[in-house]
Amino acid sequence: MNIGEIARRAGVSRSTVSYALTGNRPVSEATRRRIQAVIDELDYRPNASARALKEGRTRTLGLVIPPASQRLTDMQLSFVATIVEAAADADFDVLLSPSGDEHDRSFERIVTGRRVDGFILMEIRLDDDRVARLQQRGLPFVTIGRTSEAQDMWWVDIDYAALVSRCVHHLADLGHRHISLVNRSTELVAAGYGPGRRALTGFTDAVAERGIAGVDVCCGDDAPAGEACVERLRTQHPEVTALVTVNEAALPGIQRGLERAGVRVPRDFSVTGVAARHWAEDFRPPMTAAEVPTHDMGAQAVELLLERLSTPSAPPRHVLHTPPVSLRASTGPVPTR
Amino acid sequence: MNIGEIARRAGVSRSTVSYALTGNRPVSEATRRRIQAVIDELDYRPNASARALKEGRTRTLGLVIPPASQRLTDMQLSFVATIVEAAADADFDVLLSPSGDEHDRSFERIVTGRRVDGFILMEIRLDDDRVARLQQRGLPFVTIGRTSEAQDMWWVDIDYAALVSRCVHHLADLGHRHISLVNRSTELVAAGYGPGRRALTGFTDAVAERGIAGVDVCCGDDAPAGEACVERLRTQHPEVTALVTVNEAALPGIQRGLERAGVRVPRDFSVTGVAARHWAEDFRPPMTAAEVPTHDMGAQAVELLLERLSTPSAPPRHVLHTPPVSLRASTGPVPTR
DNA sequence: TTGTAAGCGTTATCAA
DNA sequence: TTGATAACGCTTACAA
Repeated sequence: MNIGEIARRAGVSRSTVSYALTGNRPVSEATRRRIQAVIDELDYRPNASARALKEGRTRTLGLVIPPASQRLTDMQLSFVATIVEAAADADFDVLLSPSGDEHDRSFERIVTGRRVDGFILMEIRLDDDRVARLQQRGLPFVTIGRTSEAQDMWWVDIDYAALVSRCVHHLADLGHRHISLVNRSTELVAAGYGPGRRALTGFTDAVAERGIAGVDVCCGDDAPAGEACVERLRTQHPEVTALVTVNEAALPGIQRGLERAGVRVPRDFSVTGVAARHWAEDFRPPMTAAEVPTHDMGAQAVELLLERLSTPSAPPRHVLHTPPVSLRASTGPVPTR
Repeated sequence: MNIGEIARRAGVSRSTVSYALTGNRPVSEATRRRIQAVIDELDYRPNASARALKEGRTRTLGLVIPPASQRLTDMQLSFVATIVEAAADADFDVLLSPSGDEHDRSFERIVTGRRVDGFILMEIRLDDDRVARLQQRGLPFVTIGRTSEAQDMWWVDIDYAALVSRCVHHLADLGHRHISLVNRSTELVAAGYGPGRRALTGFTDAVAERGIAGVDVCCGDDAPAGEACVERLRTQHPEVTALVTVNEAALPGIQRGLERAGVRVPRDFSVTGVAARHWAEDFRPPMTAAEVPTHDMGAQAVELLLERLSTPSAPPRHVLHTPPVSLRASTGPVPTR
């Protein structure tokens, strides 16, 4: 069933049906109703491919997701879910593209086949070749996270450096003189993954500023890695009395590691960092932490992209979030020896 | 840039380029190479919308994901990721559709706009209106999970009843006479969510078969709910010495609840059930559990759907997984009073 | 207020 | 082995 069929049954021309559908030209109330009746009866909806071909746009957003091998984190998942919902609210669909070298073909197909009007990229590296690819193709995109040349690009990000710095200052104010940063995995940091790099910068700077000792360690994105990490920390750096983490997936392991070592939080040891709200609240005791507003960020990414699509000449916009550190129960004064 | 441009530059007709591209008609090696050179030079790829319009198929699969409001579980996330990758391997893209009443429009748009060749549905209810909708529209689909009329449909599922039953038998063999089932949330079970319902059936039957006492409780999909659930269980049913759970997201809470009550696992209390491998391994002590093979299931769902697409007349196929219960350290003999 | 007709970029039929 | 041409279903000038 197509627009011609509707036109025939309603006794009008195809163009009239089209105009009634899009509202791009006034249609008399009488014919509009007649057409609508037929449409309702047959449950007709225009063919998306034909419309896309004619209009030169697909009303579809591309979303590149991290590979399945490394389990998606809650944060990533939350981004995906909110992006899809925000897009749906604007009557846009979302086409998923797996990332990773083996799936380059998929990305290329979507980009060069003009299957989408624009892209949202997650898991951005400071130097990201997908970004370069999209720029070269001239396809509009918004990133969650930002590259090192963030000046004239569209993005939404968290100010990891500022957040980690705040956490360090908070701990320093409580008297801690030996603090550790539990970062993301060695591979991610080495690959130039923005949050990992910026967390490190913020940590190093803040620690220097306060004249205290900082030891930064990398940690895999799961519980066992967190546990091992705490163990290592306790033996190799027994002087450390507090940690700042940007690795939420390691939190359960960090907790277990501390428990197994018989370390009480916050009496013997303080824990703080950046994490999604439920991770912070599930920690025992509830964790003093800056909460990543994934929902807002996902929605904003969509909003920015839609703006960019509707106004191609618009100047680059970006949003840098610096959510407050919510005080809970996992940080306290440095223990007196 | 389009196929005409390629044809012009290669000095052939558009149809020849098309045939060289699709291989639907023999093309002389010489011209094929000449065309390929131009294509490589301009990095040309056929317009997906035009191809879809002409061919009547989009090379795209629709995937309906559960609403974001209730946080996606690891299992669901894992399905999404593996489905996207499996589809990419077959050169199919995946279009996401959020489910939930507010997003009906999105689902309808994708279905009636013929944006996809077929659908994969997750979070199936025993009586599911999206299934009914697709059947009515005649769109091919495969479900992860199955409705109550699973006879002549295409699906991949876990035999929750059998798995829970095995767990019960395992516990009964160890001497436990009072066992609890920690099910999914009250709302899900009430809504006729298959796994919840079938888990209950399997539990009730197995308990009856062994002539032991069973108490089934519902539990929200998060840690706090798990903790509250264990608390309730300890006060209202102190006679219970073991639990079977199909609620992996509640596991951290269950663990914490038992710890807080000073209950040692497995000496005082046994824990078993169905969970993704990492949930089972992250439990302390590692949990005796049947592991949901999300990766296999996601890939199979795609495989079934592609088969159904390529052979519309093929008889319905389905795969019911009954993964073994992996013995770990969380189950032991019933404690002697 | 409505209709006619061209064209979006493909693929496939028919001819050569 | 290749080329011309008619669709696919839609939107939108241009006419009436």
